[in-house]
Amino acid sequence: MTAQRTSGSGERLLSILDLFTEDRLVWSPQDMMTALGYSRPTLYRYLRLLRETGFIAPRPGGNFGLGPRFVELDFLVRKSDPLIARGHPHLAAIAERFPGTAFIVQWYGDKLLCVASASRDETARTSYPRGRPMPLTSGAASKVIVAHLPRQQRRRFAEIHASGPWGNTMEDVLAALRQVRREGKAIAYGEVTPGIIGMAAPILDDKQHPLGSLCVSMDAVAHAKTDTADLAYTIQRTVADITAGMAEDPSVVSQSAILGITEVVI
Amino acid sequence: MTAQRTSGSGERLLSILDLFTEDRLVWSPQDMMTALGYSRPTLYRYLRLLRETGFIAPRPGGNFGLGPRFVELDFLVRKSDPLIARGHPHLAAIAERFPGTAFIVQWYGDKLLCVASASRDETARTSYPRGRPMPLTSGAASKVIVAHLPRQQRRRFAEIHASGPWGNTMEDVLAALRQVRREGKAIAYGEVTPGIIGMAAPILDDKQHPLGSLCVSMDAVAHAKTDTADLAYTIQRTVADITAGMAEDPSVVSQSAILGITEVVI
DNA sequence: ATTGAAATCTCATATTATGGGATTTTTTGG
DNA sequence: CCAAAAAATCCCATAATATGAGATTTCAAT
Repeated sequence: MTAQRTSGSGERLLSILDLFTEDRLVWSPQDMMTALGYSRPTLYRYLRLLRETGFIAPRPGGNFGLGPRFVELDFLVRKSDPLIARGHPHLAAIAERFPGTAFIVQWYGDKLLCVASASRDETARTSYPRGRPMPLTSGAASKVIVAHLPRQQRRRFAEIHASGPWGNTMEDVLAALRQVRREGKAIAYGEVTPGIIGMAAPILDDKQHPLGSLCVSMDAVAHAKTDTADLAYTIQRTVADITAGMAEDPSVVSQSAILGITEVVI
Repeated sequence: MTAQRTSGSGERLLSILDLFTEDRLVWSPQDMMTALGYSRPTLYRYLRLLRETGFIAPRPGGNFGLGPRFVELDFLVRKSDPLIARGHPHLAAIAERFPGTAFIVQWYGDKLLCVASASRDETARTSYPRGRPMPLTSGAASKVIVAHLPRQQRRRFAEIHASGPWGNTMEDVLAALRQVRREGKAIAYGEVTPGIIGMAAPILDDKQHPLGSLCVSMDAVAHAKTDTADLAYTIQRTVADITAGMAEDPSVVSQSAILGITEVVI
C-alpha cells in the first residue's frame, strides 16, 4: 500500500547530490562513504559518472563540489519554467514603480524557492535570493500558497503549525488562511526578516491549485511611503496577467528572463 | 583498454536530463521513450524518481521540463565554485571602469561556459549569457584557454581547427597559440559576434593548467574610446588577484556572487 | 627513492533493474 | 454525466548488472 517500487541505484546516485548543502559545499570521498554507507568501489563509480557528466567537479585536496552542469541546466530552467519566463518582465515593471524587491516564489517539495526577483536598487536585498529555499511557515509569499492548498493539506498544515505566526490555535490558523483566500492576498509584518513588510498574491493553475506566489517586500520606511492599495492592485493584476498568459500559450519564453536574471547591472 | 565499467542504470537515468536542450525544453514521455529506447515502465520509473527529487517538473499536456532543483543547486554552485565566488566582485569592479561586459568563462567538457558576468548597462548584452555553452573554437576567452592546454591537446586542437579563425595551417594555429601564451592575453575582433571585440586572460591553476578565462567584450565604438593597454593591464592584474586568492584560501565565498548574480538591478 | 594514501581494477555473487502484459487512473469526446 | 481512449502504474518471472571484498595500481609527499 505504502511502499512504491523505485529505481534504487538511481536513488543512491542522486543521494550524492543531496549531500551538498549551504553548510557543506565540499565533500571528500571518504566522508561521502561514511555518510552514505556505500562501499569504496561503488562510491567511486558514482563519482566518476557524476564527474564525467559535469554534475560534480573536483576541488583542491581531492574533494568534490557541485559542477558547472548546474549552471547550464539552470539556464535552461530560466528559459523553460513558465513562472519564470512569464513572470520576469512583470517583476521588472513592478520594481520600477515600487521600492523594495519583487520576486516570484515557487512551491516545491516542502519548501518554497525564490525563482526570480527584481529590485530597483542594490541595497534592497532579500535574505532569500534566487535559489535559496525558504521555509513554508512564514511570510506573505508563503501564506498565500498555503491558503490555496487543498482542504486536507491545509488542515494538516494548521495542525502542525498551530501556535505559529499565523495564529494561536488550529482554528485561528484556518481562519487566517480562509481570510487570505477571500482577499486573494496576504500581508506579513516582519515574519521573515524583522522590519521587512511583505505583500503577496497567489499564482494558481487552471484548477486553482497554487503554483507559487508573487511577492513585494520592503522595509518599514519605504512601506510607510507606499500606496498600499495601489501596490495590492498592481500585484493582483500582475498575477492575473501571468496566469492568463500561461493559459493562452504555455510555450512562450521571455528573453529578459534568460538574459536579465543572470546579469548584474551596476 | 578503452571501455570503462560504469554504472549503466545511473547513466540511463541521467540520459533523460541530456534530452533537454535550448531547442527542446519540453518532452513528452512518449517522445522520451522513442528517443532513448526505454520501455514504458522503466521510463516512468525514472521519471518518477526525477520528479520526486525536483530535477524535472510536469508541464501542461502531460509533458515534462527541467525542475526547480536546478535553481537550488545553481545557487550552491554560485556559493562554492571558486572561480565564481572569487571572480564576481572583480567583474563588478571592471564593469564600473570599462564599457561592455566583463565575464568569466569556464572550460568544461568540450565547451566553454560563461559562469559569471557583469556589465554597467543593460544594453551591453552578450549573446552568451551565464549558462549558455559556447564553442571552444572562437573568441578571445576561448583562445587563452586553448593556448594553455597541455602540449598534446594543443596539437590535437590545431590539427582539427587548422584553417579556422586562428590560422590557415596547423602551424599557423600553433604559432598563434604560442604568441598568446607568451603575451598572457588574447584579443579577438568579431570572432564570436560581428562588431564585438573581446580581450581575455587565462585563469590557471597551480600547475599552470587552464581553469577558465576572464574576458571583457565591447563593441567597436566603445573599444575605440578605451585605453587598450589599461584594459589589458586591468584584466591581467585581476586574473592574478583571483589566482592568488584561490591559492591562499580556496574556501572563502563572496557574498556578492551569491546575491548579485541573481538580482536584476534596474 | 620510499612510504602512505587514494583511486581503480577483478570477479564471483546476490541483488535488482527490466519489460511484457494486465490493471488502474486520468483525460477526452459525445 | 457517462463511455471510450489514452496515459500511467502495477505485477512478476527472468536476465542483467550493480555490488563489495580484496588485490593492484596510481598518485602525493617527504
